[in-house]
Amino acid sequence: MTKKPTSIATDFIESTPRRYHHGNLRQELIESALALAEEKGPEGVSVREAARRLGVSPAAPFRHFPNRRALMTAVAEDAALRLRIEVNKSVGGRTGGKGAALEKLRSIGRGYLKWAISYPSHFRIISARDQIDLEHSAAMHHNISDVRAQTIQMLQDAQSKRQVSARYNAEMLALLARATVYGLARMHLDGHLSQWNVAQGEEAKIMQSTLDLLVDLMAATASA
Amino acid sequence: MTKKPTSIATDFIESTPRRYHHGNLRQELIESALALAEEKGPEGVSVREAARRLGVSPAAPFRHFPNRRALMTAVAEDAALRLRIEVNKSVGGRTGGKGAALEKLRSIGRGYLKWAISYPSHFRIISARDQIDLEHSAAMHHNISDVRAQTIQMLQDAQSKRQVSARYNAEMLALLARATVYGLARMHLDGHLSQWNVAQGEEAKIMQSTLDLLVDLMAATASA
DNA sequence: ACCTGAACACCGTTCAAGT
DNA sequence: ACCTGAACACCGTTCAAGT
Repeated sequence: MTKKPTSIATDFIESTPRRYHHGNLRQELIESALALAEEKGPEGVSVREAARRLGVSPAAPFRHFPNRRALMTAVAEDAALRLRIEVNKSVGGRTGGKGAALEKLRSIGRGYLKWAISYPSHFRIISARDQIDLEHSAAMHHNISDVRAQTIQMLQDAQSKRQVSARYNAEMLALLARATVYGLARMHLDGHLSQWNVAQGEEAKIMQSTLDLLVDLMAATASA
Repeated sequence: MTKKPTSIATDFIESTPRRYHHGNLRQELIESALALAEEKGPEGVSVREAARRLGVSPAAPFRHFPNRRALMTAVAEDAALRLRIEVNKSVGGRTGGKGAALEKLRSIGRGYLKWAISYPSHFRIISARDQIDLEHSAAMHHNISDVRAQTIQMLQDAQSKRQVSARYNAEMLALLARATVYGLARMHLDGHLSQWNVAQGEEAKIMQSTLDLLVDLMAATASA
């Protein structure tokens, strides 16, 4: 629990526990901040506390990040990367074949939901716009717009293969799909689902069913 | 700007500006907190600052609210009430007539979106689950579940009038609709829409169109 | 180049004491 | 019954000084 097996770069000097030059402080601050977010939510992250846990002074973090916001943004960048990985993993094998395009769309949505459910702290930090600098992060822009581009592409494919009526605008359908999964994920994490008669432990299933329902509605337009 | 014309109860002693017993502190703290949320977002609300602006000591608010969270919850309760009002206003006249049920659903969604766009601070506070006590507020539960019940009712009506295929579960359709409007509203306020090629000032229009698209998809199942 | 120590201006919250 | 004043244990951030 207290060990950080992911920190590879410092392992070779792990024998000298308290050195003046920490060596890997930047990365460890990010991990420490994430751990704090996991314990108490994004607002619970304190730069001082992160420093304390790493055994450095309260001022040390400010050598690596201009302010708290920049640290949170770095955590969010890690999160955005993992989202893209999860989505790519979910889309995975599926290539070609009839009905493939719409199934790929479903997979993107499932990957998104799975990521939001599996890494709630990541999802929360990414959407905590008041705590991070979405604008000034090229990395986040890249990862996020990649998922978006894939979504639109799949819908256009589905339309050209007549799985979805071409009467609708593909970008609007994509936005609808994104709003749905984003809304579901946020409702889940904001604790709204219990008010919708969703039992504890059933959330993932219901969220997926809701996504499936949307995909079904889209597919139903094919015949019209 | 600095005057508070909404505070009726204290007007009759407004002539004695600095009295020991404030008289209406509870309500004015809520308004002050909301004003702060409007200026700097929910996290920017400080109990001390609210007290300072009202000319009372830092400890005074704690006579009326056990902690900061309770104050934020009170602000959220005001917000939930205004949501219900906005939705009811939007549904308004529409009663009976063919095609009415689905149009009513559209109106509920529009009312929701309009509220979220018009009162962004309210919407943010309501969905800032880490800052408020959703559970322990009967008032919020009531207002929120009222909107939810109306949504389900409209979908059942639409199904019995064959505007929407009865093949789908009404509660799931309602959840899909809610996830969509909630997701749209949050994407807007979390600054995600700009990444979806939505121009500034066009947000309200695009959000409504996306809602319309969902309603259209639902309506398209009637024939099947 | 990287970190410390001490300081500054803030928080939320408590509690004895005042009116 | 309602509020003050002073205190406590926290923050984020800065900056001269140390290694």
